[in-house]
Amino acid sequence: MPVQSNHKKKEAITKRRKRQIIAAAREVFSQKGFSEATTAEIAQQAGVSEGTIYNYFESKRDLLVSLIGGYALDESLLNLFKSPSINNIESLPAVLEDRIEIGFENSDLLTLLLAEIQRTPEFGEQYARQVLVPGLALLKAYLDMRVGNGTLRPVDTEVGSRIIVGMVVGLIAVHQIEGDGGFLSKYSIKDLAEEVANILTVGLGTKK
Amino acid sequence: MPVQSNHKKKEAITKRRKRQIIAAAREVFSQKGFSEATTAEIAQQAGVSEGTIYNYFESKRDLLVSLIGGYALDESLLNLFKSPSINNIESLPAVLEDRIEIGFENSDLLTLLLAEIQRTPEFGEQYARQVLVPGLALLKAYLDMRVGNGTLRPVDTEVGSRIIVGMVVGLIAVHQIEGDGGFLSKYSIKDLAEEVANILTVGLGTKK
Amino acid sequence: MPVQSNHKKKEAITKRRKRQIIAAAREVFSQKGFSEATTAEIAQQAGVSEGTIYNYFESKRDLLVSLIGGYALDESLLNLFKSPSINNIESLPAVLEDRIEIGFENSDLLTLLLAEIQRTPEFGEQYARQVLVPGLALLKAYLDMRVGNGTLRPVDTEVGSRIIVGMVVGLIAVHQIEGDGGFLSKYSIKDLAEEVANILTVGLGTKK
Amino acid sequence: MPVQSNHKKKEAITKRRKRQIIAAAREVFSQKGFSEATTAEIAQQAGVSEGTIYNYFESKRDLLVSLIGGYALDESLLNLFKSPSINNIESLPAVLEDRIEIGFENSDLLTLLLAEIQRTPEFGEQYARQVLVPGLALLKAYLDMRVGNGTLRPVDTEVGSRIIVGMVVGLIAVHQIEGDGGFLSKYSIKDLAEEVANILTVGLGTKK
DNA sequence: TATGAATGAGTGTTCATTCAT
DNA sequence: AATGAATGAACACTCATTCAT
Repeated sequence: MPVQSNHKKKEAITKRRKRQIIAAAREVFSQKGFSEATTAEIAQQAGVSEGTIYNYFESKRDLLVSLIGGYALDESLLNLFKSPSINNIESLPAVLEDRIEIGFENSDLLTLLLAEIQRTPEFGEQYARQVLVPGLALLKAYLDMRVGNGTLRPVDTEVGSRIIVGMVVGLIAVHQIEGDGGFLSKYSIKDLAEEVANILTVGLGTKK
Repeated sequence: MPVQSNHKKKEAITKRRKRQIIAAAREVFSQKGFSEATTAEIAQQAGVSEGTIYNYFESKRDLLVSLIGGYALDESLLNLFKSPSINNIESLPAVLEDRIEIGFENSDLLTLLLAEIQRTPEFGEQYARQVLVPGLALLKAYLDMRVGNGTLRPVDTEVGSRIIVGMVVGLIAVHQIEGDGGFLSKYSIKDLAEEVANILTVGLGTKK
Repeated sequence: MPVQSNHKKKEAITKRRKRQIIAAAREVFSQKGFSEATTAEIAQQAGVSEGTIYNYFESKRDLLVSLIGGYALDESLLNLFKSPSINNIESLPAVLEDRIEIGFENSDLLTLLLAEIQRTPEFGEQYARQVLVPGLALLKAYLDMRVGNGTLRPVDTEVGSRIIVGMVVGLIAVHQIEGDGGFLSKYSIKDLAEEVANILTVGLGTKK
Repeated sequence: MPVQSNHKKKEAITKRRKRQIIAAAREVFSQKGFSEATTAEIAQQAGVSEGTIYNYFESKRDLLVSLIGGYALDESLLNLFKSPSINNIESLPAVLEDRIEIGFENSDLLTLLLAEIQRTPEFGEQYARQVLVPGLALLKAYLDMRVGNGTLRPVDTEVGSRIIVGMVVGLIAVHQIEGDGGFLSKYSIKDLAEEVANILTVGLGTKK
């Protein structure tokens, strides 16, 4: 049995454990918020003991940092902005539909993020650097491309990309405030995306 | 000196004290979030003792409820949606400018609200009922009016109003994530509102 | 108008107020115990403000001391031992009936007393000196008299008096433990006194 | 090493810890009463930290309930009534001596019990059901037996048993009020029991 | 490496006491 | 003299973190 393999296996196990704990933390943090969440609950959710958490993370806060910094985001919210499909020439509704769907599914994480950014501005910087700005860049590239081929007006795509992302984020927020009984719940994601895309492309105004 | 005056004066003092404490709570809650905030800090910020808080509010949570339910909102976030000026025939940029400005100024409270709604859905219902839905109705009325006089296309104004509000809220969120050094900070509120209004009215698409 | 009268009147008012507050304190203390009782509740029960209590008593504890030391006891528990009627040549049942009745009526105060004596032995000493010992002396005198005239056996009346008092106190305690649904509740005070007196005079044993 | 042994050992440790804390609580509660006692003091007395108490008991009150409901009573006050020796044909003085001795040794607990019963009648019901009534039944059985074999008069043994228990409890109360310098302290338990038994059997009255 | 009992600092809340009116 | 708002010390309870097994 090679020694390295043993080492690698160990590393792999460590990584899996970390993921397992972070997944549990994400669940609990996004439901209760950082400070209302208890390590006991995270441990239970992860199926490990409280002590084990501290074998993999320095502190509860470190767990939050790791959570926001990477693991969980890689697989969900990150895609809110950074979708591979964005490189294809897609119709705007399809792009929006993806983003709205992902956003709605991860609204709890988004709120957690917003709340914690307010308390720890570094989180915002980190998140902006790692996720938001690259995501916006991709969206901007998409818009630039469509402006280039003449299917969009020559607007400020820097603002435009932020408006699109903001709109998605904002709809999520409104949805969250109104609750499951609210107006937006009556719409299917698809229809909502279409309506938004329609307004975005054609505008509210009457064509002169 | 009339007797009633005494009673009224007392009542007035009580009201002022409540406001004073709520103002302090708003400050602390929105900086640290509800559970990280301590009553000691709120008391200090309000310039009273901890015990005094409990002469006016049943619990820390009651303080939050009062904060969200009324006082503070009346004077700030409420106006995000419920502006009297909306009844006038105004240009969309002017309407948006107001809303964006108010929203940016109160972004901390908005985040607090979103975070707490997630933990206490009743807050969302209460806020939706008291503030959001009436606000959306006003906005919808404005849109309906403009659709009526032919200055806007006949879009679904129910969705439209939510898109506008969502856009404002979303831009606040993006701004918050990017921080004060972010792209949106470079724009004046006025210019931002104009750009948004422009996109909203004319749309991103090329006129055929 | 004589000055002294004014002074006296003032003194009388003071005394009445004190009594009023002590009566309220007795009510609340005996229901909740000293430390669970709040000055707010005592004030409300007395129909005065909290501040007023402190115009008449130095502290909550002082109120307890005053309560135990005198006022309230004069009119109730004191009589458990110190009855004027004891000087008459009465039948034992009649004497016991009085004592049992008074004791049952004031069982809450007795418990308060016992509980507080444990924490503040001086209370015990004070109470013993002022109430119990004189009371026992009277009872002993009564027993001595009956021993003297041959209607009782020549027992140790020092112990005998304590046994009688103890029996009454103990029956109160048992009654309190068993609650209102307990066995002793089914007995009338009169019948209970008779039974006790019967056992006390004749004894449980068979006459040889 | 068997696995079960490990589990059992843990359980044993838990039980010991509970006992240790309850013993400390008994000490502190009976000295200061329930509400004046602090968890800090109980923890110190038990030689553990405050937090540890809450690993074994839900609340301070739960600690009191556990104390009254079981552990401590099993080994002390319970025996005030429920002695195995009572089944033997013993002389009344011997029976009384046991009871008086146990009672005097646990007078602090008795007072605690009486005080808390007043505030929490369920305690009384629980105690009556679990301890007092069975104890009285045993005593009654003993009296019935002696009535049956003609060594006692045919009195109401239901009342009689309560009178005996009451007498013991009452003597404890009188002793507690008079303090260690009081009259009863001069008597040995043995002599006191004899005197009481004497009065109980023969009565105070002159044999006609 | 995993555990979970032990820890003790920290916090919301109560309430006796004070004092300006 | 009477009030009751203000105070702040005190306390029950929680929970992140440690460490012996």
